[in-house]
Amino acid sequence: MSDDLDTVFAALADPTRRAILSMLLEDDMAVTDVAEPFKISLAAISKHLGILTRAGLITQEKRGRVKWCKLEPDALRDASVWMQGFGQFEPINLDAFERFLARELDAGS
Amino acid sequence: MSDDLDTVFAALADPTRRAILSMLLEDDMAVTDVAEPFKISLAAISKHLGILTRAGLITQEKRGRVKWCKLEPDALRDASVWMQGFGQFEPINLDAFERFLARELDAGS
DNA sequence: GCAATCGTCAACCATTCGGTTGAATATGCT
DNA sequence: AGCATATTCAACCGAATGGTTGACGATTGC
Repeated sequence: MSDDLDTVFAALADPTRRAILSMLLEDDMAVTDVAEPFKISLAAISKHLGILTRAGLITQEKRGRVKWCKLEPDALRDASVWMQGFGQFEPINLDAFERFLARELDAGS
Repeated sequence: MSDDLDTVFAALADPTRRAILSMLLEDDMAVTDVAEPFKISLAAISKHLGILTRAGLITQEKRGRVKWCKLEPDALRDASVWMQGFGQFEPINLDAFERFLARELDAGS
C-alpha cells in the first residue's frame, strides 16, 4: 500500500511519463504512436510504459501486433487521497472546490 | 512549472519523506526530533529534509541552534490540481467528496 | 572557557534511472 | 515464403539516489 504510493509517485515524477498520461487522456494509443512526438528512442518509451503499467496508471492490451495503451485513472485515487490529507491545512480553496463540484454535477447528470 | 511537478512528485516518491510529512502534519518539529523514530542516520534525515525543502513541501527556520521544520501544504496544490485533471474519468467518488466537504465546513467555521 | 548538543558538509558506496544501440520476437501483408 | 512493421530484450553508459561515516561550524549551558 505504501509501496503502491512509492511506484505511483515515482512514475509521476518524470515529465515524459506525465506527458504520456496526458496524451492517453485523449484516447487509447499504440506504443509507436505514443513514441511519435518524443525525441527519445522507442525502447525508452517502451520502458516508460512499463513503469506506468507497473504503477497501475495504464494498462496495455496486445491486439494483433500492436499493443494498446489505456489510461487507468483509478490508480491515481490512492495518491490523490493521500495528498488530500494535507489539504486541511490549506486555506480553503474555493476555486478547486467549485471546479470539483462542477465536474461532479456535470458527470452525474 | 513542469519542473516543480518533477521535484514535488519525486519528493513524495520516498516513504521516509512521506512519513516525515505526516509527522509534520501534527506539529512543527526540530530536525533531531524528526529523525528520532527512524533507524537511519541524522545526516540521511537532513538530506531528506533538504529534498522536501527544495520541493517546497516544507520550510526550515533556524532559531537558536535548532532548526524548525514546518509543513508547507501549498506546494501540494499544483500536483493535486494536475492529478485532478484525470479525475474526470473516475467514477464519482462521493466518499472523497463528502470528506472534502466536511473538512471545508469544519475548517471554515 | 569548555563540553555537549544541533545540524550540515564531504567523501564514499551500492543501486537505480533514463537513455542508447543492436539483436530478437511476433504479427501482418502480399 | 519473405519482407515490413510493432514491440521488447539485453547489454551497456553516465548521472542521480539513498545510505554511511567522520569531520566540522554554531549555539547553548555549566
